[in-house]
Amino acid sequence: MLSIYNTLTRRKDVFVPIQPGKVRMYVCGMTVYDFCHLGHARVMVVFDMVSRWFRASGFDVTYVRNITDIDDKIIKRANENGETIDKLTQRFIDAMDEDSAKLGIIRPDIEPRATQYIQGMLDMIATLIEKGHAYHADNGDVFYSVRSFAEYGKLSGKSLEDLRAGERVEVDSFKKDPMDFVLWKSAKPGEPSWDSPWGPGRPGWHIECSVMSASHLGRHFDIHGGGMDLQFPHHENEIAQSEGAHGCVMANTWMHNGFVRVDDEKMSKSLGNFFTIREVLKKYDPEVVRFFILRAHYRSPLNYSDAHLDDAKASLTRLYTALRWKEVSTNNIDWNHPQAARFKDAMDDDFNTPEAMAVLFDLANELNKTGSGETAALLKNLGGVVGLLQREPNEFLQGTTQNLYASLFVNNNTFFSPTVTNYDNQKIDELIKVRIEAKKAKNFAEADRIRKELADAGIVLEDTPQGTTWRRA
RNA sequence: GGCGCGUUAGCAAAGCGGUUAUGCCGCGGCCUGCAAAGCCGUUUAGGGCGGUUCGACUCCGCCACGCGCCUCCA
Repeated sequence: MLSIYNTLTRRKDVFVPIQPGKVRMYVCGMTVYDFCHLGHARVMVVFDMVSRWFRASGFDVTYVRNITDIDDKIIKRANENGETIDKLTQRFIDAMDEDSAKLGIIRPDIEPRATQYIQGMLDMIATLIEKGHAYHADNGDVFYSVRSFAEYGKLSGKSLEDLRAGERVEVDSFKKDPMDFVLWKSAKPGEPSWDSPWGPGRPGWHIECSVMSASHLGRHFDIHGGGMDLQFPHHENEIAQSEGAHGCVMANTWMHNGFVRVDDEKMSKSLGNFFTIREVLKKYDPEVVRFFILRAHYRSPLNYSDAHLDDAKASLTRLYTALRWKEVSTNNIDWNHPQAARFKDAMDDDFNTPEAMAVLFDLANELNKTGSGETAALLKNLGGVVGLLQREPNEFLQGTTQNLYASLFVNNNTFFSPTVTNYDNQKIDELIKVRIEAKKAKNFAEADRIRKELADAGIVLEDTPQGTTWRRA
């Protein structure tokens, strides 16, 4: 039985799909005006893991993750760059797709773009006005009237009184209530706009998610996810809009992943302390980044630092080292196997990936002791359930993929710069041969010299019963 | 000010009212020409003060500290 922590109820609830065997999930995606940072990577990896686990558990999943392609910051950035909005957003959508592919993320089933749902938004806004949940203000904007929705605050646990008391922003005099939020912004000169019954303008941020989720998943669906910071006001407002317009519950389960932090502070654009995914991938293998994210629980804060990435790399190296030289068949997982059952229990307990990872390490230990093909297969296949350990071990250990990344450049942004070294695979193999001869001749000084030479270049030699092999440190 | 979350060994990070988490690092041993990898063993825990209990890191209360949301933010 799968339990999920539901922000709405503030506890773990047993997951019961609306339609048996079917999961409909909506996740708030990116606003595409810049490269994705590690915080975005976490959302993508976490909900990729969630959808993979649902599928591994036999569910038919429809996973929708939207793209916000119209927004104040997009307009501003396009103006700054002297670039059209279309060109700007497409550029960063392409970059996002590249980044997420590197991280082993399976594309969501549907990735709707806000600008393609304007009509739906106009319809929903009209419905909200009709039902008394929204009003056309004197400045031309259309606002949602929070007072009209009795349950406003049920997700974030905030009351309108508390919110007003803590009001820190200049109150917009056109609003009936300071907490009212905009559904339709009337266009200012030079801004992109769409025609509407309330004059030319563009949608507010929140309305797009209400429309896109209903378009693809229906008015009532299973899971709505996103980063913690979207809980309020974004998700609270989505609920007010959707439930106000449709008169039914929007989503049964609300999932929120924790932040990525730097020095114990939230990584964010506004703080300027962010690292883009591609920046991090210059130094670290993408699977290391994925593992780094999955070895923490999705709701916990995750501190980013090179030391932690190094640690994750060493850990993942242990798993791949165990799988080295093993013939592994990708048969189905026997969930009755004690370790597989433990893995399943962990995942079923609100996606406890740290515990699931511990299972992988226990299997690696068993594999190192027994060399059992069955254990190797279980290790690799369980890893595959969360999108790990699917490469040839030597591809990971010897970093041969670095050559592949080296060829990827995006808009003058170096995507991956492999350690510049004169030691390509051929050179390494040659030196290993020379060293083997030296060893045969008992010339250990020469053998050690070669090993030292390679070690200085970041190549670690290992003499095994199968012969001499190597990996990158 | 309001609401919420967290505090586990050198670092990272889980479960659990009593039985080895796990990984990295350190230390000792085995293996090795020597290493590396691996195996075996091992040192470091549960913010503070009370309470419940035969027994609490685990439940309850208070305090301290840290973080987040209340404004765009994954």
